[in-house]
Amino acid sequence: MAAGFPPVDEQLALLRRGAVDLVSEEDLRRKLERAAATGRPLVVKAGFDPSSPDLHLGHTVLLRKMRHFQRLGHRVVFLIGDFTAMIGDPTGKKATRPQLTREQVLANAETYARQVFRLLDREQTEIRYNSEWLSPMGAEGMVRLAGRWTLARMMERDDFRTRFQTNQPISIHELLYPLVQGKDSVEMAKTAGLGCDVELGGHDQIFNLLVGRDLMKEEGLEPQVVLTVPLLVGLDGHDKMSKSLGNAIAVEDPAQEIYGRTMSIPDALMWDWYLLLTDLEESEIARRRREVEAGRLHPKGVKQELARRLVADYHGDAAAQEAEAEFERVFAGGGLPDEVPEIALRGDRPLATLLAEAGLAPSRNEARRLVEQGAVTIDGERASAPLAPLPPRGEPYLVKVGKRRFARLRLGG
RNA sequence: GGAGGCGUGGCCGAGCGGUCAAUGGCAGCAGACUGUAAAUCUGCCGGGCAAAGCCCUACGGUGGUUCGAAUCCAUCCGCCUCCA
Repeated sequence: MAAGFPPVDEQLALLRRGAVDLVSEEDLRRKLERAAATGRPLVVKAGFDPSSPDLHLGHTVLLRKMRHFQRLGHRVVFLIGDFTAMIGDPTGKKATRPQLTREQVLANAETYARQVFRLLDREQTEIRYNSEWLSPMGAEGMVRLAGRWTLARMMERDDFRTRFQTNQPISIHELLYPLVQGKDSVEMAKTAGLGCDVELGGHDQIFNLLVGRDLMKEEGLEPQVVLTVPLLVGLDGHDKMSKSLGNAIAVEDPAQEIYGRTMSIPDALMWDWYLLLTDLEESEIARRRREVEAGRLHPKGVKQELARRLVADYHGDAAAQEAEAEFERVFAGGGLPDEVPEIALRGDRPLATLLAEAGLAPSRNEARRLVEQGAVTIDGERASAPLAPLPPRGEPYLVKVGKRRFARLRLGG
């Protein structure tokens, strides 16, 4: 690893891009300068929950920031919080989450790896598990750790305070969570021999990350720099992207899905997505935005470019071109998608029954309503009689339900 | 340890003995308009049935009272508040 880092100011500019918090920029500059002087890359850590290994674009904001560090020549530690997951998630408190077995954690880690290395450089990434140093800590260690903090300091955290004030329950173990996470940074430096120069996280993690910083100071370690990225707003344009809210695009979604869903985001959202999900120069993003606002550029075209870029990240340029061509054909031109599934069913039964059986509607009643509302076409003709039987015939029927559900129904006798 | 409150459809939230498959809002779906954007308007929004009607399932669980219960009683579970 030769002393091949780009100039510090250049590095800072890239790292600051899209960031919400940077604590502190001076510290980061100092670390970068030292790296340049000694030739030793920074160690950058980001933690991931092993219980939900389905990555969506929201996660990639963080991954892309990790990638930025890698591009500049630094080392990234992908920390899988297998121990922390066992304690439970402090924010999403629904049912206490089932404890994962060792096998499940490893299987999930595999899944992570498959998805993560579409963005990260394998060579510069180290995968670690925090059970490595947290499990040996034991009950005694946990009590000692808890002794380092006070309730008053913990209640500085916004969501704890809000929940307390509004009489929402707060479990004791949730109070432990930030400490345990902070302990990761300490132990990575002390026992794992990795050090921890920077910790990355989503903005919702800011409190936890800062706890880590404080704990390091108390242990006489050089405190980590804390850098957070925004939570990506999902397809609906309101809430943060999350799988459970159904407003997400998964990195493993097919090209056509990524393209189509990206096109469905509100126009106003696309500037954020450009900033956080692409490497297009910020000045270029600003220019496009001005042009659109001035009416000189059509927002659809700008959004298509975004969609193309996102598809290309996960499926390559060729797939991006193809996705766009299909999008134009199907939605702009009213044509057919490339692949229309063919479904064979027994004919001579009511249309609503066939639609439900073909999976084009969730139930017969729903299928009837769809037909009654004019959402169904057969061979291009709008269907109006939900109960009329469809006779068998040699050629499959081309059925379209709503805007995007297609099937060829092959009806036998 | 004591006193009290709450638990309704994906979510919020009315209903407090029949007219309740359950008002409203949000989300969702479909149609119109568009650029599969937003905004707007309209319709739908538990399941089943040759169906303006009927049947099944559903207001935390179970068991009762009643011709009839989301609504009353008992009990269990869960959550919350106050006092100690």
